[in-house]
Amino acid sequence: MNRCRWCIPTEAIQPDALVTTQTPHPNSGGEVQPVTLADIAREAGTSASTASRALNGRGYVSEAARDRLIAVANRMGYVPNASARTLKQRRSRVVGVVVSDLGNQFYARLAAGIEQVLREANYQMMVLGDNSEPTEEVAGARTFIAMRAPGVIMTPVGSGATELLRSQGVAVVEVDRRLAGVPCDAVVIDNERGGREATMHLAGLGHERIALLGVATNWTSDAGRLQGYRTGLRKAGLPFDKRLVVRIPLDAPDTEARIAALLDERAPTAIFAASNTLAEQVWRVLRRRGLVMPGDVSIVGFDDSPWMEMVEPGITVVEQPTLELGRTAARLLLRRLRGPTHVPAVEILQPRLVVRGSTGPVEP
Amino acid sequence: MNRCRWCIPTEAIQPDALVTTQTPHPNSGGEVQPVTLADIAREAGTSASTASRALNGRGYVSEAARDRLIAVANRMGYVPNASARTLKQRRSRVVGVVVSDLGNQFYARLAAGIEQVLREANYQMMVLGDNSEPTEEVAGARTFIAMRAPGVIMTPVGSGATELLRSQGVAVVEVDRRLAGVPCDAVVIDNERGGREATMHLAGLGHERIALLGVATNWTSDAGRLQGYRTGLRKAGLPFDKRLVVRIPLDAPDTEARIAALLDERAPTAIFAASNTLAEQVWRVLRRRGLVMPGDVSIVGFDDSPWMEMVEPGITVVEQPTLELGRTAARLLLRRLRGPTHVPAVEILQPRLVVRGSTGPVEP
DNA sequence: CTGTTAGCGCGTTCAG
DNA sequence: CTGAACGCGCTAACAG
Repeated sequence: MNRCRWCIPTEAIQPDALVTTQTPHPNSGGEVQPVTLADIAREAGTSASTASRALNGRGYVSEAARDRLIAVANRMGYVPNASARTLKQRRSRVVGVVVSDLGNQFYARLAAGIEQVLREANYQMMVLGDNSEPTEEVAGARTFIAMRAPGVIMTPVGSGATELLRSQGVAVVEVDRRLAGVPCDAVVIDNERGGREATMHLAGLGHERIALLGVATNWTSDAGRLQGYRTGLRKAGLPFDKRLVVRIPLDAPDTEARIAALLDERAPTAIFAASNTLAEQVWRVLRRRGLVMPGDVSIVGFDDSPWMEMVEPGITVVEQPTLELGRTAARLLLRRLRGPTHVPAVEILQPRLVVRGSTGPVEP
Repeated sequence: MNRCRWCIPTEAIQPDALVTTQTPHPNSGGEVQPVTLADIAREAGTSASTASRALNGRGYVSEAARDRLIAVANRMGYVPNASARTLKQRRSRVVGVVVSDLGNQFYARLAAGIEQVLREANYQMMVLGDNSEPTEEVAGARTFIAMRAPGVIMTPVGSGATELLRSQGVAVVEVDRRLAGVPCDAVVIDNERGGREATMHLAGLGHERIALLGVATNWTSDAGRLQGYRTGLRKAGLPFDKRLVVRIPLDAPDTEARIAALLDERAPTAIFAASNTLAEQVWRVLRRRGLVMPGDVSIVGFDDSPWMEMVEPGITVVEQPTLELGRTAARLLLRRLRGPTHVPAVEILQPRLVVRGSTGPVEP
């Protein structure tokens, strides 16, 4: 392993005076010509092909030639041109990731998990956000097609992107929810179970008026949580009352008003908020109104966030293995990139109920 | 609403047969040939050059030809090959961003700000994290050189990456702190002022034993905050006592122990925690010890975070215009990419003290 | 083991 | 206004 080949690039750097006189300022028109394979071949007195073989260790090269080539490459600060390589191989080393909301910790952690395993496999990751807009999602897909990404991992908001990608031979892994009309790998949480456990926990504390606050999407994640809520109620012998179910569009400007209305009109003694953002908004409404948890109303969230453990009382939550979700998605993708055709795999990860102070027995 | 369409994940999966007969599976060897400029030219009965001119609107093309070409391109789902284009133009549309910690909200918002203005200018952004390791930072720089990124925005941890980039003609903007030995654009916060205001706020409340909790780095940001702390003390007529200054390395495993030691040995009545992570750790130590804010000790943080406003009491903090920091950095970069040589610009943005409940008069 | 040849897909000459 | 030719930098065949 020539692990130190690139370790001290700095030593080649010129001091200030030299820099400004020798190298033109970036983008000043006086272009700096990057060193190319041909350059180092010429310098070492070989052909470009030999240089190529030496530098990426494929094919036969004599010890002597290789050492010399590597030395020269080092000395000249050679950096292979990724575009040229991609053009030639018709496939880049960049895996695309498109998520709904770059600002949401959930997606950030997801991406972190993906990046972790991708990096080990020597792939790069490029993340794009689509603001939950199918249009932007398709634009992202197009970007990755243009870059000749071998695969894309996404939290889908529409099926168009996946289909486009697949039609161009790009491997796709859907994560967190499934939406594609075409078969592809996926990794999701057992949302049904999460919703059920949350609901049964509340029912077990004696709550009978348990509201569900959900996101109004066609996502499987929401459908699953709602499903779990219903199952939970049934198992607890409680009736399902659709007036206790409020589903709010992602970007609704009147979210807090709707929550307030739920509180006023339905007087739930407990609320299951099926996303981290909704949980936060419920929490804010309660605080503003001076309602205390769990005395006035119990709260269960879905998807743990740092603040949930820091506030007083802490928020009871269905925790997801977010990092692992990302890791698994990446592993699925890598398998698909390496192996030949497998039948599409769907992995289901288990959530876990974390009980904190925001839930308690119903008060008479 | 077809909410149940996917509720039982497995049921939607197509049997293998369909998959393999209809669409070739990605990476199955049965390659899907992406449509190329030549393809659409042939289809439209023109040459590739004409197609190129028509599709990106440069050079003369007859109305008729252009319309036809565009129609064909649309119909065939043409996506230009970014690698080929980059290879030809010797410059890609991807701007690199490298930050210290992808998981930290501060850097996430920074990136969001950058992305915002880059996108308007029709550039893509690729973010890399370097875990505050100079080695990884240089690796990131190398990645962007390989991709022929026209520019890179970074929160530097060492000077090597910037110098490498600059030596290859890549424009660099340093953001949040300055480190390069070579001249380059930069945009930073007025950390000195932030530190000063935090300290004077505390002093104004009657505190005399004000501790500074800082990050042990060579970053200008930390130096500035420390500087501001000293100035603040001086202006308040308080002596500087170095024993009240604790500087903790970024990844120190014993951070909390050090904080505890500070509390035990120096009994400060107020602490200025000069980063969002340090503020969180101080907060945790206080909570674990049952100390109350601001009665037992007052706290001021640096860099606002959502939890700081949610906990009780809220944390007084020096807030930074993080999004704007990113936006400005991107604007600086764009200017550099477009314009010819300017002298390097350094923009300084102002922080703002947000007073909440964690600071109060010193208790006798 | 090595060099020569060819071509990935595109944009940019330069003749027509 | 259009097409033919060329080359960006790299790697895969194929001779030698």
